[in-house]
Amino acid sequence: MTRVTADVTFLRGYNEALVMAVGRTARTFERATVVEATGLTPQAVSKVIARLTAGGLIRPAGVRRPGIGKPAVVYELVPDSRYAIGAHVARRTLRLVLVDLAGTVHHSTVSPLPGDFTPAQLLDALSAGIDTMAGIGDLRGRLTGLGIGMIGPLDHANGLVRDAHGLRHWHDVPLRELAEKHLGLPVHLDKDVTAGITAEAWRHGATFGDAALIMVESGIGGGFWLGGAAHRGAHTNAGEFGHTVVDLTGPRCVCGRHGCLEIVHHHATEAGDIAHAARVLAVGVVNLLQTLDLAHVVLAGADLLRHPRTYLAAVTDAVQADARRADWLRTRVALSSLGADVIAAGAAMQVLDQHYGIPELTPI
Amino acid sequence: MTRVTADVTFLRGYNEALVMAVGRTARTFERATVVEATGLTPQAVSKVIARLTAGGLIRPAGVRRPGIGKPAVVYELVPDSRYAIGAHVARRTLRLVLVDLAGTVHHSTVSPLPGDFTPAQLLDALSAGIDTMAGIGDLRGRLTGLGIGMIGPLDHANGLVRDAHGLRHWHDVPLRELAEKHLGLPVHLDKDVTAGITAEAWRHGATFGDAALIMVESGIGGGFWLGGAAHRGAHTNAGEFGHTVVDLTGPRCVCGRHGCLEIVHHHATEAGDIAHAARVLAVGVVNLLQTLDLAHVVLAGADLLRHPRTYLAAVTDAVQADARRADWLRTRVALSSLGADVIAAGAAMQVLDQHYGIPELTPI
DNA sequence: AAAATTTAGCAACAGCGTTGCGTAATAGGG
DNA sequence: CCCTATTACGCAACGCTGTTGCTAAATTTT
Repeated sequence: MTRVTADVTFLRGYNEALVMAVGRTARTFERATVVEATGLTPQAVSKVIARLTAGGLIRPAGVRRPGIGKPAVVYELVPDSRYAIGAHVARRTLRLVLVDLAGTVHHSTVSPLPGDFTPAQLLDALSAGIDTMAGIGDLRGRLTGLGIGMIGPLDHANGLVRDAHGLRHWHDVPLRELAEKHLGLPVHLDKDVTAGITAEAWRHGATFGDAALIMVESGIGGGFWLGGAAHRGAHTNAGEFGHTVVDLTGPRCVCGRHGCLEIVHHHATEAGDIAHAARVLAVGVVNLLQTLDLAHVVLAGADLLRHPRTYLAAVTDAVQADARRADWLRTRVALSSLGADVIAAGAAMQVLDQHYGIPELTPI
Repeated sequence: MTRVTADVTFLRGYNEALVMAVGRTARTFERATVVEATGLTPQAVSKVIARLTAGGLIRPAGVRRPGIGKPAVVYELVPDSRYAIGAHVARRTLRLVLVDLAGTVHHSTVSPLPGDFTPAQLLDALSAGIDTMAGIGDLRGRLTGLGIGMIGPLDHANGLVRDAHGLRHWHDVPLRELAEKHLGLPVHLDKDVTAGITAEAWRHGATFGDAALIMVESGIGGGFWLGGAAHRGAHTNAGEFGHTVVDLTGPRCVCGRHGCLEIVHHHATEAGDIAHAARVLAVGVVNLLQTLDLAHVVLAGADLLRHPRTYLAAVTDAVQADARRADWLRTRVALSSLGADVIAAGAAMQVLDQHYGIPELTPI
C-alpha cells in the first residue's frame, strides 16, 4: 500500500509490518527478538503483538525457559490465516498457485491457454482455476486476492496491459478492472519478472538486499529488487534486460538493434552450445552487477532451468572472476528456490505484500 | 536520515520535509498548495508551516487576493537560512561549492591537488578552501556540513574510502571521521556520480522520477536515482557503468574484461572520432533504459561537456529511435543544469537532504 | 450595511510510541 | 521452605502527531 502523507495509522501499519516480516523470516519469535531487530521499545512491541494476535495473524506457540526469570512467550505466524492466489500468464500456459501468509506454495496447477488467446478466454481460464483452488481449501474470508504476473509492456499502477509481446488481442486491455469484476476479488497486475523477484524477496525476509531475478524463457528478462522494494521504472517497463547490447557488431535483433543479449544468446542455443549461451548470459549478469551492485542474483525461467548447473556455474564463475579483486564485493548467485512456480508465487505474494508488507510512502 | 522504527517524530520530519520539498520546487506557495500536493488536512499544514516558520526555514511573503474571501498567506523558502559546502575530489583537482537551502550554488572554486595526493594533503586543501568560503558569507551557525563526492570504491555508510581508483594512498581511509575531526563539521561521503544525481533530483523537486546521471570524465560512470532515493547498491559500488560489456569481441579493458563501454569509447576518442564515441555511449544509455526504464537521463562530466551538442544529439537520437514504437515510453535527455559543479553541488545537497529532505525508513 | 465566501486558527480528540513503575513467574541460595 | 535475584510483561500516565468541529477574521458582492 502506498500513500503520501504520514499519520498515526501509517505508524501502526509500518510497525505491524516489521513484526510480520520477523515472523515470516524466523519460524518462531518472541518479544525480545522483535525489540532487537526493530529498535522499538518492549512496551511498543507488546502493543503491536496484541493487535496482530487479535487479528489472528500471529499466535502464541509455547514459552521459552532459558534459565532464571519469567519464561518468554514464543509467537509464530499463523500461515493459514490468509491466502492469495497467483497467476503466471505466459504465451501458451496459465499457471496458478495458492500461497499462504508465510509464503508457502500449497497448490500449483498448469493449464494450456488457446493459441493467441483473448482477454475473455483468459478470464474464463482464471475463473475456472480459482474455483477449483478455492474449493480445495475452503478459503472463505481468508482469500486476500489474485496476483497476475505476465509479459509486458503493461502499466502496473493502472492495471493495464499495454501491448503484450506476441499476443495480438492485448492492446490497452484494462485487465485488472476486468478481472476484479469477473472474479469478485482484488487483483494485482505486474510484469512477470517483477512478480518473480518479489517472491524471492518475500521469502528471504526483510534482510534481502538489492537483487535481480534473471529469467530465460522465450526471451530474457530481469526483475529487480532495489532499496527494499520492487523496481518497475518510470513506465513499469524495467527489466528488458535481454535487449541490452553486448555485441556492437552482432546480429540484428527483433527490437531493431544489433547484438542484443537475447539474440546472441539465442544463436548460441540454436547452435546447441548451451555452455556458450550460459557464458553470454553471464556477461550480461556481470554488466548488471557493475551497474547496480547487487547482493543477490537469482536464476529462473524454463529455458534456463533445463540446464540449471551449466547456467549456475557460468554465472557464478563470471561473477567471481570479476569480483576477485575485492573480497568485500560479494554477490550470491543461486537458482530460484521456487523453480517454475516463482512468477505465479511472486504474483500472489505481491497481493499479500500490499496488505501485510511494509507500507511505502511515495513523496508527492 | 535513515531509521528503522516509525514513531511520531518520524511523522513530523516526514511531513515537514514534504512542505520543504514544495517550497524548494515552487518559488512561493500557500497553504492550499501544500494541501493539494500532499493530501494533508489544512489544519495539519498550518501546524507544519508554523513549526517551519518558527525554525526560520520558511517565511511569509505577502498575500494572494484571488477575489472574494480572506486573502491567503503566501510563503517562501528562506534560502540563506541554511548552507552546505560540497567538495568534488577528482584525481588532480578539488572543487568546492557553497549551496543554500534552495539548491542555489553561490560560490565555486577549483584548486589543484598534488599529484597522488595523500589524505592529509586533501584535508589541508579542504580546510583552506572551507575557511575562505565560510569567510565570504559569514555562515556562523547556518553551515549544515560538508559533503564530499569522490571516485570509488568507497563505503558510503561508514564513510570509508576503500581503494580509490588511481590514487595510491587511499586504501581503507576513514575519510569521514578524519574530516569531521579536522574540520569540526558534519561530513557526508559518497561516490561522485551518486552525489551528482542527487543534485539533479534535489533541484527538480519531489516529482523527479527514476533517473541516471551519465558522467564521462577520466572514465565513464553512472549515478542513479530510483524510487525517490539515490541507488548505491549493496556495497556502495553501483555506477561502474563504464565497465559493462558492449562488444564481446572488443579490446581488453583495464578491468580485465573485453569490450567494456569505457574502452570502446576511449578508442573512439583517441581516434578523434567524437561522433562515434558519442554513439557508443548512446548504446550504453539505451541499455540502461531497457534495463531500468528511466524518466530522465542527465549528461555530465568534463570530457563530455567539451562536446555537449554532439553527445546530446547522439543520445537523444538513440533514445528516440529505440522508443519510437511506444509514445508512452518517454525519457527526457538533458545536459546537467549545473555543468561542472554538479558533483560538488550534489555532495552539498546530500548534506542538506539529510536534515531537510524526506527521511527514509530502512526495514530492519 | 448585510450577505456570501474564503482563509486561518483554537480546542477537543483519537491514536501512536514512550516512560515509569508495579506485578507475575521462574531459578538458585540459605 | 522461604527469600532474593532475575527476567518478562503490562497498566497508567504522558507527549506528540494529525484529525475533527467549530469560530473568527478578512475580503468581495449584493
